[in-house]
Amino acid sequence: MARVFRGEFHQKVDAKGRVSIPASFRRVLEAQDPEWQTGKRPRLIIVYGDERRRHLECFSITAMEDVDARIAMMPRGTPERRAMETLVYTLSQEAEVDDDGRIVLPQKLRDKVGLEAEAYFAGTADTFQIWKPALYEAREKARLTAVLDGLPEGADEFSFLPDLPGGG
Amino acid sequence: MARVFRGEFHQKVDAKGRVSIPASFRRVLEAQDPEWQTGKRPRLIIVYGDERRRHLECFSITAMEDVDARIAMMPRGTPERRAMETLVYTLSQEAEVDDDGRIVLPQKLRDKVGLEAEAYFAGTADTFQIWKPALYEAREKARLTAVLDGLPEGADEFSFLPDLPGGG
DNA sequence: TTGATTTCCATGAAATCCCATGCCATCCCT
DNA sequence: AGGGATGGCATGGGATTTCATGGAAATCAA
Repeated sequence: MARVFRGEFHQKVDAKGRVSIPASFRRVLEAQDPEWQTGKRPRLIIVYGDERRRHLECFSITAMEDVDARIAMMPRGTPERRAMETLVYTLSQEAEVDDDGRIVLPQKLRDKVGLEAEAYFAGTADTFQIWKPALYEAREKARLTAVLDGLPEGADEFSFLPDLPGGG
Repeated sequence: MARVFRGEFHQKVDAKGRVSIPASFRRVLEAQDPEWQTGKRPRLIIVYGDERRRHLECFSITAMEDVDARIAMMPRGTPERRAMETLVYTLSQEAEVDDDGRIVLPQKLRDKVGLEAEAYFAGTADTFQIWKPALYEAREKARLTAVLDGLPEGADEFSFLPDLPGGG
């Protein structure tokens, strides 16, 4: 059914590090976990990366399988491939959504991305991201604004889209 | 069957945020949802965007697939592509037309575009828009007037249309 | 044992479902 | 042509379920 993570949400983070995964995201995780069945708990992969990454990137099982396959296509032993392997296999962890729809973010992860009492969830099609709200505001919104400010007066964002080959 | 959203409509917004989708728009949503079948509920994507966008832009499933494909053609990682991804995947939500022909617009969305007790629907071919009536009046009518005022005396709007390739 | 983690239960708010109404436009029968 | 009868459509209200969230109990680990 639902295949893409779409939308934005603000969720509470409690003292134990528990956060509710937005219900619509849970539906995607369930649909994209080959081993999931009704009543069971969907799994996901949380990539946290190194210091320069200021958010958590969350993959469904099938989205991660896709990444696995693409890494496997890279020439062995190159610095780029090794970097991807470190990011995806070392600086990451698996998680399970509990029966109340929550996951637990260990202190280490919360510290890393500055998470306190509130978390901002941003859907980005094949993954979703978890941010400290103020950081998202400062970084990503600014990035968006910078691009949109370049548009002529009255023009629409969708004018950035290229035409499809052969399409009108 | 029906493939374009055409026409304008005024609909009530109740206290729960429910709005009837004009019947002719529903026909289009049904026809443009590959998974839809009689008796089921057509889906749509509502893009609300950042602060400067003062209306909701509603896409049928196939119209959104078209957008997906065009985003996928943009060079990865460019500011423009990232902006489009944020706009389309983060600053948006999926919705389903219920059995009474309505969707629910959450408080967040109503606030964002200033919707109160009434909504103005404007068909725009492959999408339709939802506006606070007074805002539509002020913005879009002014935009139309600005363009038409540029026409020579007695000229018709249709003179803007280019010829078709190979056409007479 | 003690702190941390996981499971289970409770609650209020929001979203969803289900049924009812009034209004039109259309159909159909005589 | 008249006059129901019919059915889609826009709306409203109440009942029900889901969700997000907080806290207590139970389990695990060192």
